[in-house]
Amino acid sequence: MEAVTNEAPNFDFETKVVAIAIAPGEAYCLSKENLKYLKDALAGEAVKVGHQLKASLLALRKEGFDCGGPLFDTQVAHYLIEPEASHELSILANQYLGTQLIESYDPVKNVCERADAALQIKKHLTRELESRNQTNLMTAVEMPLIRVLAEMEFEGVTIDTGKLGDMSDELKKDSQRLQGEIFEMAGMEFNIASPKQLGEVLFDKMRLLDKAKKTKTGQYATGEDILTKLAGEHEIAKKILDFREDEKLRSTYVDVLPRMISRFDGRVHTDYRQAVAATGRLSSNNPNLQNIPIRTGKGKRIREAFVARDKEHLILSADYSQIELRLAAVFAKDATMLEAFKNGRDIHTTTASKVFKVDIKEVTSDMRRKAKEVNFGILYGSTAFGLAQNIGISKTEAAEIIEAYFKEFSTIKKYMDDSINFAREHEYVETLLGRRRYLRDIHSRNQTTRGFAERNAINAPIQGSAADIIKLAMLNIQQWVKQEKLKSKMIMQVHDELVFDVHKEEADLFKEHVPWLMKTAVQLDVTLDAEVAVAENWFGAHG
DNA sequence: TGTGTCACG
DNA sequence: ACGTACGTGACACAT
Ligand SMILES: [Mg+2]
Repeated sequence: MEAVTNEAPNFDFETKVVAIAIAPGEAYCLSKENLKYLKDALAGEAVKVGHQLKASLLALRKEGFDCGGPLFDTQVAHYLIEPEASHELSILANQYLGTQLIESYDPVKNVCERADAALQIKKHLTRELESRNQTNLMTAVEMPLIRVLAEMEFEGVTIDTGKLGDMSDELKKDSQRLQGEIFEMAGMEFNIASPKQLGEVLFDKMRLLDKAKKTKTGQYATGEDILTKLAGEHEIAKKILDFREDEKLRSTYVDVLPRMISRFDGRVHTDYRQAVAATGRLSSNNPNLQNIPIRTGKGKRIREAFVARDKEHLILSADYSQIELRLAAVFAKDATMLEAFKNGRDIHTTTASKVFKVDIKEVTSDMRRKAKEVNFGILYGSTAFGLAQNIGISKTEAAEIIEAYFKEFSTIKKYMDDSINFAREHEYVETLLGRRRYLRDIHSRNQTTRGFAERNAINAPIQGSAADIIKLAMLNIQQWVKQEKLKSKMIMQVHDELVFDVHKEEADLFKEHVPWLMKTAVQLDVTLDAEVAVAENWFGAHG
């Protein structure tokens, strides 16, 4: 089946027609006026097959129709089979059926063609999934998750536009002032937002650096890392950084989010993509709700504009603590790390104590900061160079730290080697639930290309298993909410965090039960931990 | 359309 | 000698 909508922005689309394929080569198309004749068939237990079913479920839901029965999404199925390939229906039809999708000017013919193709492709995808042992991942995780995501998207998020409106005025004023100051210091006017012009002003005209770093296209690099190093000596660099921050926040969030509010219900509705991220994570777009600022003072005010739907509700956020490092400890069976997590110790302080060979009590904040970067670097397969760049130390010092790390955490080193060797043997790596990432570049003779594949071999099982786990938690939480007929709604997922619009009467219950369901989503050699907080807005709902 | 940059986990 | 820590999406600019 497939529902077609118009292309209205935000959540303001309207359903046009729905096509139903019932046997190979036999499909019917109904206008929205006639959908009522499909009501029972849609609600029934027959498996619903389609490409991008979430979009169809939402289109039908807006017309007041609910879909029952199991789901089979051909796009998501192919994503499990070959995550980084194109999952376009036309390509799948060509690959599995040996046919070209007929592109007609008649939207009715097109949608019937697509519904028919999806129905026919299903058996091929089912066979492929079975051969990879991914049937359970498909039927027990990804397919039920479609309904959960559809419900979250349908529910939407409330934005305090008044707050953002105030910020927009302030940001405009601030960046206007900064622009004037930058022109003054540069002795000329130019477009600060043009990296090309900016680089020429800073490094040709003002000669702030003898050997300015260039990008791969030969322009001067003017990224945050470079400007931060200049900022101590040159006031203009600091001003440019401030200007950039203001413009980023204004142009990406403050001025955009209010325009994304739906006329339908006054809320913002993201679109979670379930077949994009190579590791198994979700992504979020239109708008992206997974990169809402939090790290800076101005950023935090944007997050404060994410509020509960009314006076009867609050925002609750629950997030996993160090889930990726816990998974690394589990995969490596690292006794030191497992012990630290078991005893609820601070993992970065523990790492610092081992790497810098001091007592836990002797760990300084600088040692902890460095150890934290080392722990992240490990998850990403970092080299000494990368670590040095990232914490602003010499490559020699970074190499020493890494050497000390692998001496203390030799099982982590072994995990990394094992993972790379697994990839060399199978040309893929896999997660806890059997999700794969193919790494055919692992045999590349180009060391840069091969290096990427090796780092992916280390990182993908960790990042992907964390994605598996939060998906399981989401399924369990939604099931619980439904079973208990609760009023509160899950409204966002941000990789290791779940956000809820909770009814005040249910706040304590959710505070108790949501973290519990997150921690118990899987049983591992380490306990998972989740923190939870409730507030009037999203920023407040963080520890 | 590609590039550089930067917001998040 | 070269490139160099994972995964995303969105914006402005330049072509
Ligand atoms: Mg966390």
